[in-house]
Amino acid sequence: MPERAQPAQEPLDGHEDAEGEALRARGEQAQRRRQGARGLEIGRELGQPDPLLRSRPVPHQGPEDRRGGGQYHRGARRRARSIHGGLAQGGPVTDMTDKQQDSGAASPDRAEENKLIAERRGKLAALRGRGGPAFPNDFRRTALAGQLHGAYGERDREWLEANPTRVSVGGRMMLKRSQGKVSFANIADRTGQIQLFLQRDAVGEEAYADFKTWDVGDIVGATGLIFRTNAGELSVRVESLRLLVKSLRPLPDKWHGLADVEMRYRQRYVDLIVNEASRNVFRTRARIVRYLRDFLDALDFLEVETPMMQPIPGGAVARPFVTHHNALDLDMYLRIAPELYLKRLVAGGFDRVYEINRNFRNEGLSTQHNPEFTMLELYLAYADYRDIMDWVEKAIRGLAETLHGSQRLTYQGREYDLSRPFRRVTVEQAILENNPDFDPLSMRDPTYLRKFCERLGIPVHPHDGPGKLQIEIFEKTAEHTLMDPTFVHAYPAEVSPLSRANDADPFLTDRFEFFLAGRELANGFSELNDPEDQAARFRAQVARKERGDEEAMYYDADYVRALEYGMPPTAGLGVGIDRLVMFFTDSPSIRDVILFPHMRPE
RNA sequence: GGGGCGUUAGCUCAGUCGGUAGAGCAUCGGACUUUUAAUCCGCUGGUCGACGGUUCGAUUCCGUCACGCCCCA
Repeated sequence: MPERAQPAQEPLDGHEDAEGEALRARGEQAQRRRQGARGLEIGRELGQPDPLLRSRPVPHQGPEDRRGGGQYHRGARRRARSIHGGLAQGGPVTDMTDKQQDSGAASPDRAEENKLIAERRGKLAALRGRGGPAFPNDFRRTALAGQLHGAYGERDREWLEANPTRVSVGGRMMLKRSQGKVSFANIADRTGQIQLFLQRDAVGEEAYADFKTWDVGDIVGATGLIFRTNAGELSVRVESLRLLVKSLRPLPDKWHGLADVEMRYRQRYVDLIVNEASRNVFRTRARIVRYLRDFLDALDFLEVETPMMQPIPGGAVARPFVTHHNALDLDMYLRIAPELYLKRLVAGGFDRVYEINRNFRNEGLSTQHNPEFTMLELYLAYADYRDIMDWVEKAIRGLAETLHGSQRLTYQGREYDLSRPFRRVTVEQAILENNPDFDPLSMRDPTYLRKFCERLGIPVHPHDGPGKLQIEIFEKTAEHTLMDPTFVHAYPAEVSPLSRANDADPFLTDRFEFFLAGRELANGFSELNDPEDQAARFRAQVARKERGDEEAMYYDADYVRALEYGMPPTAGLGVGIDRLVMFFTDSPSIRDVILFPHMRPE
């Protein structure tokens, strides 16, 4: 329901009130801004209310010529500029910017300029020549497209005529249909599109002529009454309109949209302007993260943030990115996982913690791997890996229900029924199921495993033990077959240096991985909280590293020290958020669910 | 790292068995006062990814490279 979309009995009545209200609001903003640069930034981030969410007594904002030039604006602009200047003063940031601009060699932008852009630059120049700001920021919306459709979508022409409602809408012009003395335009805001209806005789000859020079892609603001056209489309009968932003670059084809995947990833802004499906992927992504936060918050988890730059990269088996801290003259690593820090927190008494944030792994790219990706990691004390599996199952179902309203969904053309109990198999079972000729009695025989690997064409290292060899076989032959949701558990200790050993069978750990659509989505285990066992496992990793295994872990003495103070019995979980989003948005590539996926520079 | 495919107008795509290229949409000019990808008329618009080779002639054939996508390691 649009707060401001109240019937305006007398359009001109209350106009001054509206103006006064707007000015008062701006005065408050100005006051906040006077508290200094820091205050302004915080105000923008946190404090400044969205004008759309604040109710005002009258829906009408008044004609634009009353809004351009007041003291408030000049003052605000001056302050804003000085803030930018402050940020840009000296320092390496400025240097870098300058360098980038210089090395840009006669501005690469110009090179790709064409007639269409030149045309629009000409229009912008004409706009500047008129005086007044070419990019004004004093237009305010009173309604969004989606609100209007929601509130008036069911109303017929007669009702709308009997209840005149004046609104101001703003957005990017997506379609434009001019036919002589009347024109239609569709403008898009974050909630959808609404049609504008313009008549020359209603907006005036000059404004109408201006409008005709505007282009699809321009951002406009319009004020008028809600009505329904002859064809029945809910529209705004424009009384006044303004060009707010001249768009210099033409949008992709209005019908075919943007198909070039490279451009969709590199210029995501264009993709988002044009492709509703793409916008929806990222909305769904946000809903998924929100769901998980709600899920964990309801269980009294504490959300925390742990270092992204670590002196010792730990918590996973992966190659890290290296960076350098100048003041400390110290190499640091972008984290490959937050695990060891989160468990320090469990030792510290935060015995239900989670973090949703980026990890960085210096490895290849694929449809399932981006160098930076988002993980949910959580730890809870007094629980084991079976409890975690139950939670994963519950959360996956809850997500399906929340996002799709159903436990049955389709991913890449295949049906998934999440309502059935998720399958649980051990690593060794999974190997046997997918390798009929595998000798079950030789399951842990290094010589046999080595030969089997060689037969499969898996490169093996001389120091690989039976556990590592098992996992190689599992990954090669079984992983991609696990389409329906499956927990694979009982991972070898050899490849699980942070997992608790199984009480009955120390070859194994109490660890699982969760597979869906043939790929790993989550990894969880009962945590190894025996400091002496952990120290021994770290030593074994260091030995591997010394033998040339770049992915082996470092010895983290402080982490062992934390365990020596005592960490309660704990279970933990890591969930690959990007892959989860892929599944629930039916996206074939991880790049489809990351706003700015890693690409080689243009 | 290996293999396959792709790169042509702003966008979406054709095409040239080797003779320097087309369509739709967009742009530009014109007509049109209720359109829905508006319609109609007219005009523009290209280093055919880059470099090299073969050839009288290469966007087309060959090679190398760049970028992208897919598969494999």
